[in-house]
Amino acid sequence: MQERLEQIKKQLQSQQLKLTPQREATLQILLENQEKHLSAEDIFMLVKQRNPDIGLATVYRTLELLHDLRIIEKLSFGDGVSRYEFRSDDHPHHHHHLICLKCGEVSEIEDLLDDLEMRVEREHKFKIVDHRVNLLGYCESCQQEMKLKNM
Amino acid sequence: MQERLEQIKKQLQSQQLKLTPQREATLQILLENQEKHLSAEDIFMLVKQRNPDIGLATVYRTLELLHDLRIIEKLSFGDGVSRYEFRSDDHPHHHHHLICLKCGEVSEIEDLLDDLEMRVEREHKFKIVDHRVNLLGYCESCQQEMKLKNM
DNA sequence: ATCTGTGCAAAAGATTTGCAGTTAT
DNA sequence: ATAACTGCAAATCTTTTGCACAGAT
Repeated sequence: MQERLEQIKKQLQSQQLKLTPQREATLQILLENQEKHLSAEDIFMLVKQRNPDIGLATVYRTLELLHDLRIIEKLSFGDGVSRYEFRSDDHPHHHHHLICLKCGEVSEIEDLLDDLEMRVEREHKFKIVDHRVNLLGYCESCQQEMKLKNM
Repeated sequence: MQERLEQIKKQLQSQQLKLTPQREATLQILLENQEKHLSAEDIFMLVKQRNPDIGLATVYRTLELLHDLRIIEKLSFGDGVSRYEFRSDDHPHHHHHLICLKCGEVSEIEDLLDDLEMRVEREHKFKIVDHRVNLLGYCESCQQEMKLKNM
C-alpha cells in the first residue's frame, strides 16, 4: 500500500509534479476504497474529514491529473456522475460490472470478453484497446425480496 | 414508419396521454435517425428546424416520457451527455457499440453476449435484464491514418 | 524568479422544475 | 371543469476555470 504511494510519488516527480498533502490524502482514500466506485463528491467528503481545508476543485484537479497519468480510471455508469477507481496493472482492461436495478449495488466480475474481442477485431477491423461492460439486473438478495413480496 | 407512429399514439392514448405536435416532431426525428445516437440538444436543434416554437424543456420531458414508456433507450457513453435512440423489439437487449477513440464515431454490432450472460447468471446468481457493452478502440480508417503518420 | 499547486468564487454545460397560460377532452 | 401539456425562466447539479496567493526549487 505505502509502496504504491512511493511509486506514484516518483512517477509524479519524474515530471516535475509534486505529491502534495492534498494529493496524498486523495490517493490514500482511493487506495483504501479500491473495490468501491467513488464519485468526486464522495472522495471530496472523505478527504475533507481528514483534511478539512481542501477544496472540491482541488479534488477534481487531482483526479484529472491521476487520470491523465493513467493511475486511476474514470468510469461512467450513466447516473450523471463520474466515478473513479485505482487502475490495476493486472487488468489492463476494465473488469465488468453487475449493476442491480433495485438496490443500486455495483459489483465486479472477472473479464470474460477476450475470445469475443478477438472475433470482433477480426470481423469489424476494429482495434480494441478497452471495454466497458455493464450488466443490468437484480442481485441475489433483491431477487429474494421481490419473490417474497410477489413483485 | 408511419404505422409505428400510429402504434405509439395508441399507446399514449391508452394512458390518457396525447401525441402533441411537439411529441410527434420529436418522434419523427428519432424515427429518421434510428441508427444515430442523438443527444437531447441534437434532437432539439433538429426539431426546432421544423417547429421553431418548441422549447428545450419540452424535448427533455418528451424524451423522459418516451423512456418511461420504454419506447426509446437512454444511453450514456461517458461524455457528459445522454443519448437517445429508438428501442426496437428485435433486440430486447442493447446492441453493442464500437467507439473510436480518435474520430469519436460510434457504430453498432450485433449482440454477442448470450452465452456469457447465462454463465454469469449461474455463477453469480444475478438476474440479467439488460446490458451495456462499449468497446473502445480505433476504427479502420483511423488505424490507417495513424499508420501513415507513424503515430 | 519561476513554476507548480491551492482555495475560493464564478462560470459553464446538461438537465430539471415552478409556474402561469394553453389546449384537448 | 378537468387534466394534460407547453414555453419560459429560474434553479439545480456536476464539473471546469480564472485569479490572486502560497510553497517549493
